[in-house]
Amino acid sequence: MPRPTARLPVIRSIAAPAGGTTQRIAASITTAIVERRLLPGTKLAEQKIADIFKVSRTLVRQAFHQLSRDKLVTLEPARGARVAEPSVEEARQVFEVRQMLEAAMIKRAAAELAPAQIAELRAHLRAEEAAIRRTDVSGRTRLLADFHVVVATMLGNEVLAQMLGELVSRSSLIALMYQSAHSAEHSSLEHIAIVDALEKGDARAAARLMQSHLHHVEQNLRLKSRFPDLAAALQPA
Amino acid sequence: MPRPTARLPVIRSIAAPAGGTTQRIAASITTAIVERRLLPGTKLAEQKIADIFKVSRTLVRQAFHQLSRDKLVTLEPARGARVAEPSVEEARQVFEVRQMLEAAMIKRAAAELAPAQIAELRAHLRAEEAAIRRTDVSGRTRLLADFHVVVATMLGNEVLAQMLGELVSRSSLIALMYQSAHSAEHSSLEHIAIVDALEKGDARAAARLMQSHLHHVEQNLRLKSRFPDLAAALQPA
DNA sequence: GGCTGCAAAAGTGCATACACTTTACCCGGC
DNA sequence: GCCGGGTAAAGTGTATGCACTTTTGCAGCC
Repeated sequence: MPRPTARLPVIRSIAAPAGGTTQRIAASITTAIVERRLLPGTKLAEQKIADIFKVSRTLVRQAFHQLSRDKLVTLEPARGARVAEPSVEEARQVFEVRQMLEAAMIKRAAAELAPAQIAELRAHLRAEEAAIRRTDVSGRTRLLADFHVVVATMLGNEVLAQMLGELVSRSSLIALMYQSAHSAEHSSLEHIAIVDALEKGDARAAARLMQSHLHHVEQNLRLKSRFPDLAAALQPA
Repeated sequence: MPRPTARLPVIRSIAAPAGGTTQRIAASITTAIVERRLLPGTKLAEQKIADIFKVSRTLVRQAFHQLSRDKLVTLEPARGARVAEPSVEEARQVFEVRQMLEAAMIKRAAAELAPAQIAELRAHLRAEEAAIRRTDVSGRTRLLADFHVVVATMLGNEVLAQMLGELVSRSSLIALMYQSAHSAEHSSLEHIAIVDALEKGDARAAARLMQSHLHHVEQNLRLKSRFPDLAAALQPA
C-alpha cells in the first residue's frame, strides 16, 4: 500500500505540526494508535514500517525513539518495538494527573473563554454527536479525545495543550487495552454538560463535571479483568 | 525439570535500567543544561558530541530528537541543534502549567505523605542549604529544582514525576536565560515553609505557599530586559 | 513422540558512506 | 578598504553495510 495514511491535520494538537520525515512517521503511528488501528502489543518491525513509508530503517528507528518517550511504544533491547501495553498502575497514574491538570484547566476556561470560543466548542460537540450517529469508530474516538485538547488550546497555552495531548493519547491506548465499557454517548453528554457550565462561567460546576467525567471514564475501565491472574486461571478445576 | 529453557529477564532489566546509549547521552546533555554548563543558544554539532561520547553521529542524533521533544534543544532543518532559547511566552506558559500541576500535587502531598517521607524532605532541604553555603552553584541549582520532583515521586506517581521533571528542566533553562534575580536562599526558605505546612497536614497553606513560591520565581525573571525591543532600542534618539 | 541442541533466518544496534545544504573563506572588482 | 561572488570546508539528512542477538525451524537423540 503506497499510501497508508491520508494527511490528518486534526491530530496536530497531539503530533508535532512542523518537522521532517521522522516527525511525519511518528505522527502517523500516533494517529494509528489513537484511532485504534494498531493494537497494544503489536510488533513494529523496523524494516516493515520502513517499506511502508518508503524510507530507511534509520528514520523509523528515530520515530520509535520519540514514540517510546511518549510511552506509546516500548523498546526492548535487541527485541525491537511494540505498541505499548500500559499497566493498571500506569493507567491509574495517567488519570490522576489528568484530574489535576484538567480540573485546573477547566476552571480557567470557565473564566476566560470568549463566546466565540464557546461556539467553537459547540461545533466540536456537534461533530462528536455526528460521528457517534454514523458509528464512525475512528472518528468518534479521536473527537472525544480531542475535546480535552481543544479546550487546552483555546486557553492559548501550547505547553498545556501538548502535555494534555500526550496524556490523552495514552488514555486512548489505556481505554482500548482495558476495553472501556464507557459508552461514547455518555462521554459526549458529559462534554455537553461541561460546555454548558463553561458558557455560564460557572467554574465550580465545570470543575465538578470534569472531575466526574474523568472519574466515570476511569471507573468504566475493566482494570482487573483484562489479564486475570494466570496462575489462578490455570489451576485445575 | 527444575531448569527448563527458562528466560532470565533479571539480567536484562539490570543491564538496561533505562534504555540504551541514546538515553545516556540525552541524560548527560539534560544534566549539563540544568546545571548551567551549557548556555542557551549553544551550537551542538553532531560530530563533536559524538567524539566526546565516543559514539557515532547516529546515536547523538537520536538523543537530539528526544531532547527537542522535551524542548531543551531546538532542531532547525539542515542547520543543526542548539540549546533551546525559550521565549517569554513559553516561559509564561510553563509556569502556568506548573501552577496548575503543583498546586494540586502539594494538596495531595499534605494529605498523604508519611512522617518518614517528611523526614526525607527535611534531609533534602538540608542538602539545599549546604549547597548554598558552600556556593556550589551546579549543586544548588539541581537540588532546588529537584525538590519539586522529589515531592512528585513521593506521591508514587511516576507519570506526574516525569512530567514535572520536564517542566522543571525547562524552568531551569528559562531561569538561566532570563537571569533570574530570585536568590537561591529565598527559594530554599520557601521550600522549608512548604514542608512545614506539609508536616502539619495543612493542605490549604501548602498550596498557598507553593503558589506564591512559583509566583515569586516567575516574577523575578527579567522577562522584559533580556532581549529588549530591538527596533525601539535602535531608534535614533 | 517429544525434548534437546544446533544452525539458518530474521531482526536489531551501531557505524560509516554519500548526497546535499549551509557556512566560511578568499580573491578580484570597485 | 569594502563589497560580492564563487569555491572549499564543514555539517546535516538519509541510506546502507556489517556485527551481533534473538528467534525459528529442523534434525538427532533419548
